[in-house]
Amino acid sequence: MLWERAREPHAHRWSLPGGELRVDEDVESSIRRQLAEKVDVRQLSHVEQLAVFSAPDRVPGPRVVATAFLGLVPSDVDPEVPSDTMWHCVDELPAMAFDHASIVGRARHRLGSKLSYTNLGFALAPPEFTISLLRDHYSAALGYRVSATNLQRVLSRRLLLEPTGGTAPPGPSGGRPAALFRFSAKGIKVTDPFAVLRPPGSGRPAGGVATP
Amino acid sequence: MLWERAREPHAHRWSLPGGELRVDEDVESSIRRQLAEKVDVRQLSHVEQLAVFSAPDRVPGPRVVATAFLGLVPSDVDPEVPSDTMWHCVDELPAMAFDHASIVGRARHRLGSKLSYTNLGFALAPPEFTISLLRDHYSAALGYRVSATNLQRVLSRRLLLEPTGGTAPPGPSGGRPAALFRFSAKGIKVTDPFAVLRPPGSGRPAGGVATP
DNA sequence: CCACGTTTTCGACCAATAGGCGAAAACCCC
DNA sequence: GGGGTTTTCGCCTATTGGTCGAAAACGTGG
Repeated sequence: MLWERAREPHAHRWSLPGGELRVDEDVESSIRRQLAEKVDVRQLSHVEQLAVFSAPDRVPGPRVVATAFLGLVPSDVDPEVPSDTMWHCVDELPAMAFDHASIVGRARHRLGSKLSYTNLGFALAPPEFTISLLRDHYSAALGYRVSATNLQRVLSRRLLLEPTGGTAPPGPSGGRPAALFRFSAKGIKVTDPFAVLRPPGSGRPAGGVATP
Repeated sequence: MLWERAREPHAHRWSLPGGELRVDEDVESSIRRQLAEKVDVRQLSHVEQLAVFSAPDRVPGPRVVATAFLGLVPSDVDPEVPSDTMWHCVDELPAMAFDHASIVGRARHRLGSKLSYTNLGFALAPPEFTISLLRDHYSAALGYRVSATNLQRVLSRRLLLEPTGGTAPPGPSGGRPAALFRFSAKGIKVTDPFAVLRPPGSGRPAGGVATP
């Protein structure tokens, strides 16, 4: 989500939403406030620090240090945004202001990486979803095709999928109705990493380098 | 590595090395400068941003925002440090100033996580090392025992170990002399992550959720 | 100098996970 | 009801990680 700068420097170029840190808030509160106040985005399913961008000349004029965040919104919510703000496809980004293009690059890389070893994928989907929808999100974020069969099996083995019992109506071209699932938080927060190196006694025999 | 604060606030408590960001440097240059100037640590095998700590009351007095880093030094180098500075075992840390204890906690967590899906383990070891040494580093960083057999096989399969041909002399209690290895950087930087989700066409059939 | 303990190394075997494929199920439209 | 479409499920294979035990290579003490 980008908004078009009205003033110099870099007028008419697109930039990431953000703003100045107040003295009475931390950086996460700040970015949540900016998103809520300026573009009315409040239903963030995931927020995490990305990195600090601090090159002395990243912005013309006085030095500005930015703490960049990766924020995700479920694909079913479509927040009202002001007229100077627009959602863009990450594959077709316009010219961006300052170093914001590299920030987006870092965010994409981080999202792609974390999809494999965390539960972050669920932050992209609505509370109830079909495997096909989830696969489409994974494919979009990763940039290559993902098999629904495998995705379902892998996530099921990790005890992350819980069938709701309901089904989604098939599309206009027919097809078997898809089963609906929800994210099964068995004591695991959405953003927790899997135990890639299993701690002693946990139930993940394969995957990692450990020998408890 | 901590140094003991001489002045209030939090006098006599231990704190992480650091200092103020100058206007002509970015945060990584800054932390490298601080480490070089103040404690003469220059041979960092790995430096990465950890997180921004920005709670308004994290430091008494005027607001201070800190960008915390994780920095690693190979286990064979032992830099000269000033008299008020000391290396501490992470399992026996003294009372620390400000929020530095939580920073260390985050660093430990990050290191432990990244050991499994990156090559970061090599940043802990000297250029030539035995599997036992590497295992000890892994065990220390992870907090539980790691099998040398497994470690060698896993890293070998990932093409990260390259035998130097030499051997290390056995210890005072005898034993077969250990073979020496070096990190085999086949175009891969020490800190690069493994391809946990393999991009299409790469040679990593198992591990991950993808189906290219 | 030869048995003994020690440490490392290697091979064999097992368990668990991921990927591929095809068939069956359940739906639409004509 | 037949053909096309989409989802789901079950087999099979490949690769990885974990365990175990034996063999190799060393120092030491009798």
